[in-house]
Amino acid sequence: MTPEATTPLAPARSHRERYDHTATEQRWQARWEELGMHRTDLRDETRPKYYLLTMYPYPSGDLHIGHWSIKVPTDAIARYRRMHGYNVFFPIGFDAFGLPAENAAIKSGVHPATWTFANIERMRGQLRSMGATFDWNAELITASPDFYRWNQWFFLKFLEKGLAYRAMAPVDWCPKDLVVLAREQVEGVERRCWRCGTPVVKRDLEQWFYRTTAYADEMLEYRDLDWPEPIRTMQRNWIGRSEGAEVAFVVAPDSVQPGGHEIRVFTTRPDTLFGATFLVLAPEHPLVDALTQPERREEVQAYRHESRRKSEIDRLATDREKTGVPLGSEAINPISGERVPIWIADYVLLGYGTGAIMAVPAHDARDFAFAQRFELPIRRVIAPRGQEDAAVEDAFVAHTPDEVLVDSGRFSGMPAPEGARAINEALEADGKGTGSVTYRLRDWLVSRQRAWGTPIPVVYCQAEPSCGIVPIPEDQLPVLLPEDYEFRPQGGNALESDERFVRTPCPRCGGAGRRETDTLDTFVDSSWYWWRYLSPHEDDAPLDRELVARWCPVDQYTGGAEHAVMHLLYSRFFAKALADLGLINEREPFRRLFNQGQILGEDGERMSKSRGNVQDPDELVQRFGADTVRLFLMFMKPWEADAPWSATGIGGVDRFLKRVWTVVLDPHGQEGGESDDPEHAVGIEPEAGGRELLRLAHRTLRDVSELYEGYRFNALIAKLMELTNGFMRARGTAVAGSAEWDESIRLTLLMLAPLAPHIAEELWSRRLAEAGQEWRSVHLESWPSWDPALVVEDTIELPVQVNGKLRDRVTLPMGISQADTERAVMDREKVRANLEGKEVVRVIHVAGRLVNIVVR
RNA sequence: GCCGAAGUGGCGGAAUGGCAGACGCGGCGGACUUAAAAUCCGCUGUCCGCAAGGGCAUGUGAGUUCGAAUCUCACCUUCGGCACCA
Repeated sequence: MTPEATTPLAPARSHRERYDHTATEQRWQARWEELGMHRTDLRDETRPKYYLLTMYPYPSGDLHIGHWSIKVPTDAIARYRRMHGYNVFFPIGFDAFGLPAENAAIKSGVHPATWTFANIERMRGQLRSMGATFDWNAELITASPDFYRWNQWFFLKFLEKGLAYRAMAPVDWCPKDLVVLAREQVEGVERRCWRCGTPVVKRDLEQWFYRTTAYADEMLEYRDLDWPEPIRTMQRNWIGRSEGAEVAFVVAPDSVQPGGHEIRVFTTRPDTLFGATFLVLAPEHPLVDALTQPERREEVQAYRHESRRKSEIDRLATDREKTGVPLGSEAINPISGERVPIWIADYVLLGYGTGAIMAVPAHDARDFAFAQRFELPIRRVIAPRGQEDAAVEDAFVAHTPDEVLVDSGRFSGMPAPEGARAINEALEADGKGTGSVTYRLRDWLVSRQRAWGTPIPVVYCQAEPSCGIVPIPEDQLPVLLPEDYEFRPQGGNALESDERFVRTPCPRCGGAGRRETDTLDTFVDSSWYWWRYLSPHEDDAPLDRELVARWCPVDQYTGGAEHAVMHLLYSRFFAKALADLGLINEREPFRRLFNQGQILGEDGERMSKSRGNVQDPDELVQRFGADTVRLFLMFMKPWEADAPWSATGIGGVDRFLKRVWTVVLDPHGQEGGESDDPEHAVGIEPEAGGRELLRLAHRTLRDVSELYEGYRFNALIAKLMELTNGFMRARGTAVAGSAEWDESIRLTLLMLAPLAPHIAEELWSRRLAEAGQEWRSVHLESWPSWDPALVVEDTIELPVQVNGKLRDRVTLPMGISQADTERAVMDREKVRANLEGKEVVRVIHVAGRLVNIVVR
């Protein structure tokens, strides 16, 4: 027991030591480091493994409060899992390639590497100040050659496997600066270049792709994955599988061309084929030139030019007025033999389906709007049974079981699904159509016309005769980035003008060659980094197969929902591709996913340097300590919620930790103004007080354990506050310092340890010292278990409603029978008053929850 | 526009079919102090009422249910993503 126990009611205020957060946090961080407590022995087989991954930061220069709000609760999970006996691996690294480093280089002339590595150095210090248990031994930096060489290696493997290929694709191009622009460098609805304001145009370039569509179907499965449903829905919609048919329309001969070209369209509704009254091609469709009548040429050219200036979002907006032009030629409906006009319109995209559609205005909203605008025929071919003669007022797209085909030749009268099948069969028999599946998902365009990224390891042979595109042999990797660059003020790819980089012999024939100057998308780095964490310095292979087999998939991944479709799909693609290359066994990367919310700037906007609303935690850490900042971030909102930043309220969390400090170190003290009446202690009776406190501690432990599992940190901290308020009430009474008090304090420190690791460690060590026990870190202790006997209540308070309105509350002994409960309820004065003159129709009695009396 | 999510006191939020507002901030009152700060204790959704008590209340409108913040539909607002920001 504590020495103060001899003078229980002495006002201890003046004796109480102030908590020095700065010194304490530094001391314990140094001690943990010295003991190597967070270095994971990946070969330890004595404990179950737990791979905890949090999205690695981009080294923008400053760690802001948003980074803390991702990483701090994740660290609490790491500590909580360790207390449950898991061997936790919790690595950290830096997503170090990307545009901001190039922008900095353009602006100030420093090499992107210099800027990036200086930022990393600074951020390492800030990350350490959190007191998080990152395993720094596993640190990885994507811009370092020992990481990016394996991007190159995977590229070569994908090329061999046919998972990487080259094709034309449009990019945003500034015609004045002659550079490719990133999306964020195109500004406003006018789509102007961010540097010179020139309207941006699309330009087609040869680009590298990864064949993500090869796994489209498999990515629709989520076998054994515990992922949030909204994320899965977004991914499913993004992949956008639709089943239907490809139908061939043949171009009719006319005065300027002989006809015979085949236009293939994709449709999900072959049953509506008789209602196809015109065709629409994407403006970029390869047949447009051949099918344009001379008198239409000028108009068609103008329209194609205009559509190339638009973004895809604009083109697909359904509320926008439809635009388009006719080519002047016609095609033949393969089932009705009718001639239909051919148009181009920007709401049809070349990259989706076949880049051409059959328009069925009666049964598609966009086609309907288009037909109305240009006065094209609208023919109804599907109708609810019994309403076959109603007029067409709007596109009818509903799918009800009793839709039938109308005005569809011999198919009329068939139910819609049967009609679709029959029409498909008829087309197939004629060689004019085939069942087909289309995806909205496109292959991943991985090449970037930028200097600060992974160089793509191929050479363009310039010898005569040329060997063409030659992959660089594996044993010549890595292709290193130059150590200096010449950045032009308007941007663009600095590698292109670096002759030392570009000129290289052809690896096949030894003749002249030009190196590829495109680099890989930074999403390539983030698609496999968690495997590399397990062997970040391995020279012979991208990953350690044995360790990956033991540690993967990742047990828990935490990060922002903004990555729902791109990063998280690319990662799944990589898992499947690497499994098919025989490099790994598991086909999914992350078993459980959690998306935390974002902390926005004080203005409610996303935090970014350019907006100037970035919140720096360093000052708060200095003033309150890391523990208070950690706790406040977890307390201020549910982890998954977005919220603008405000430090209002941090004082409350700070006071909470100080109260914990007080009740642990000074249980017998009293504050001025505090009553010394023992009746104000937790229990109803003073002699039961100790037990009441212990019961409260055990109930808290039960609730907190459950809340930890669901990452409900804000609610969990509220529970710990309630418990601490219990201690405060009992402080200075006979309960303080009792065996029950002491045990309750022990539980409190264990529950607090994952959240506020420094102060918990400090108080834990002092308890041990006082008890004359040898020091052992609180973070090496096991999570305690609650005693079921201590959490049971002996009475329940039952709300009583009359017609759903709360009228009374009745306290009853636990375990009372249903009949006795109802008798007791009916006997209540307030209940009787409310029932007077009314007839009881029904009594709804939810055992242990409430009684609701329905009256008339 | 399309896909996904959210909307509860003065503020952050709790309650996911059963007592709306836990916990905290702020505010008010009190204790301690020569005083202030710090600390501690109490009260605090709103309207009517001296009170007992009652009415209203979870973005808006409808619905399901004995009972809805919670489920369903429509609408409004805000946030994330829309393929070269990461």
